[in-house]
Amino acid sequence: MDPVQLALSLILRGCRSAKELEARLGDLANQPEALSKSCDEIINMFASAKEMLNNAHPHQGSSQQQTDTSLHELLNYGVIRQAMDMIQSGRTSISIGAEIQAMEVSDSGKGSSSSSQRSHRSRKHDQEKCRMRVPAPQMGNTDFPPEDNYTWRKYGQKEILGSRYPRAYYRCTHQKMYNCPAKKQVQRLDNDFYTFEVTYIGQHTCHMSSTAPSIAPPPSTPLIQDPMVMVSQPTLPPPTSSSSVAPLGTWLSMEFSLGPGSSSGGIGGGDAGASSAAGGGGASMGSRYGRDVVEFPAVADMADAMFNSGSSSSNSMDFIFPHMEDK
DNA sequence: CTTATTTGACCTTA
DNA sequence: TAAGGTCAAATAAG
Repeated sequence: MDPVQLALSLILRGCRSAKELEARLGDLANQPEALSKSCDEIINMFASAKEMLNNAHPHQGSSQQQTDTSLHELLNYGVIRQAMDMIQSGRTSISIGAEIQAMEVSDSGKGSSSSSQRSHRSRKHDQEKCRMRVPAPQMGNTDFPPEDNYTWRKYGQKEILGSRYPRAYYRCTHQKMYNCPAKKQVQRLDNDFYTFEVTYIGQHTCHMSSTAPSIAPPPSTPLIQDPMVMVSQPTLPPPTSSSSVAPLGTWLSMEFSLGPGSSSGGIGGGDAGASSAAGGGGASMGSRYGRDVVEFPAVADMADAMFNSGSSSSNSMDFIFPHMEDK
């Protein structure tokens, strides 16, 4: 079995254990040892999973990588972002499934775009495209495109026929410096203002340069092949946003629905997103000068942090998203 | 000053 | 020819 799959099962088990622990919290309240033991078990599961994920970085093939990339990003950032949104908004039910509502990989594209305009531009027929849907933050500034691990520079925006919202075009900030061909297009869904459809085109090469910014390593492994993890949520949450309860949301709910403070007065709302992009526009405000590195912890880290953070509400987020505050 | 965003014009493709 | 994708000048922002 694929190490990643193993890691996934571990994560799942960790989630379940956490949930069980949640249910038994009352009973264990006066048994610190048992509590501690349970915590350790959970932590170990996530730690092991993390280990596996870290070790599972085979050099990916070409076509598979796009999928892997998306999945990885999805898991790392989509879920984390959702979780963070939940924390900040106090919301307890989320729809992770929505994030993978429609995801596809294709290697020929119709919007194959134009080739060479003023200079030689390689044909993009063979460019890989990967489309996915990611939820916008439900509160605060919902204008900015979803954050992923890379720094993007906006180079165009266009009204699209038949679409209510314009499509924004981004390319990798390091396109010039590292000749990185990665691009992405971001557009809101017609029928769901709170969901972006993000199309990734091309792969990042900037991380391969030794001098290049040390973004997270190229996601390589299909993190979400286990149907239990993602697909179990039948997706398609109701129109607007609040929606079915994802497993993660369930087991995290305890943490997230904590007291009043957890709505995070400070970082709240717009700020979180501001690091990613300012309203209406860019995708990379946080990295205006392009060199700062934002490294998101893996999910395991997040869970780890959460479980270690002693239900201390927003503080844990400082650990998880340290960069969020430096705004 | 440097870097990012905006936006109309231009180019390619279907 | 229309639509979509990209360029690049103007502008904004740190």
